[in-house]
Amino acid sequence: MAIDLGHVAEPRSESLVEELREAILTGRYAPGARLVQDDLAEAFGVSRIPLREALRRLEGEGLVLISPNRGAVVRSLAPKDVVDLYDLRLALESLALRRAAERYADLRASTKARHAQARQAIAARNLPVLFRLDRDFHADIAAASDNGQLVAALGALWSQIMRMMHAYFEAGDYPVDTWDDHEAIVDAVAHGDAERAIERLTAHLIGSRDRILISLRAQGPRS
Amino acid sequence: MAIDLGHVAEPRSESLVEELREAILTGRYAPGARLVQDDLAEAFGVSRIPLREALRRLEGEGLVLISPNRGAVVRSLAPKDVVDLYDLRLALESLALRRAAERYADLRASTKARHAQARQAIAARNLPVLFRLDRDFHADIAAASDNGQLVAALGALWSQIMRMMHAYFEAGDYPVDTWDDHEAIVDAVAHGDAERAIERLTAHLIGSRDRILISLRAQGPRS
DNA sequence: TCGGTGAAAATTGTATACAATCGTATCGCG
DNA sequence: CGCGATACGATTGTATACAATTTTCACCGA
Repeated sequence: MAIDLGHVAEPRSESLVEELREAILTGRYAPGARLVQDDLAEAFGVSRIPLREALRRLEGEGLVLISPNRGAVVRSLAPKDVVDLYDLRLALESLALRRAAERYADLRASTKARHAQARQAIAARNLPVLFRLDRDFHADIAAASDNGQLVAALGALWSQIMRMMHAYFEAGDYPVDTWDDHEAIVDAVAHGDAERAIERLTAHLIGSRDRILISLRAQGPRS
Repeated sequence: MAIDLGHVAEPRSESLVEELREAILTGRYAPGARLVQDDLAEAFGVSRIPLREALRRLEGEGLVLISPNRGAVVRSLAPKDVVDLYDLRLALESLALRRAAERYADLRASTKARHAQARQAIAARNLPVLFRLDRDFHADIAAASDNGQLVAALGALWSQIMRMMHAYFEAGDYPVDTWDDHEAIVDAVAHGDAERAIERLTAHLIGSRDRILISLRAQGPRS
């Protein structure tokens, strides 16, 4: 939680985006729930103007759906959305790996460091930290592609991905071999072996996707 | 359940987005130009509130850049951005073609119809219509993938692509073999031959990209 | 009881007004 | 003459207020 420490030059609507996104990701506002502007404005202690802009941003990220004169609702996650999203994610991250491998980008050090942190987080059952480490790892891969457009596209996808992780890992458990996969991927990239990296990534993502699908199906479909 | 998706009254901010986008694409607001809210609001005959939301949308599309307390500027297109964007676009449209080919999607009829319209537009030197036809064609391919996330991602890319086309075709001329490529692509898709479709798309996009790069370099670099 | 009708309540969309912040020219000082 | 502090203007950020639209629900007639 960001408590106002001193004077930040950041507009209120910026921090609002993060607070609202966090609230949606953690399920405080469930899929399908109506997001009434007056209520949210009061809940976050702001007027509706910055709140509307925050909602527009989240709409762009695909987290909420805004209908004219009818308001915003939290977008729900159908199993098909999960499949589609992972299909897209695999294509984007494969491209990132290919470009990173061409440059022999070496992410082994930072990955190893994160792996260590992840072990601690797993032991402490600290899911939020695990999610953040995961996201940071994949953000590093995107950055290593040296393609700004790709970084932006993957960034936009990531809030949806985070949402799926939250949706799944509330019920299940964190797969322990995640970071072994990560290390294998960056290893292949460092050796310039894009194909091997992509192969490992594919297996990694498909495994992750299927776990989410099973969990979603078990929790039952929501409107 | 409300299934009505009929014509709802469109808020002013929605049409504003399109008007502003059009103005930027056509170069009425040049790259790097400051977008002062008061001026734009008066120019479009609205208050600043809907205008701000429109700017936020365009920021999400990557057309403008908003700095806190410093306002919005039209994003400029560096040659590297062109390369990055086409790299990303190729990856996304390749995925779309692959999925469309798996389904044996048949876009030959609508493509042939558009080809005819394009011939007329070429004869009439009507660039805006040509651009729209081009965009519609690629939008159809995206839709044929039956992947909503992919459609959204490509949709977000397309305003950038349109911008490049405008930037280039002001100085140059429309490549006449464009629609031959298009027909070859949908033909391969209809036969389920994803590889051949992707091959043709790759050649198509690389040719398009290089023409834009040459034109951009000739026009000289902008801030 | 059921379905249509219309007015009130709820909610979104927009305009006006004011506060906060940034950029710049001016003034004072070395 | 150069340089930094400062006050002013320009511009963005936000709150309050009102108009427009949608939704809800009580009412009525068949």
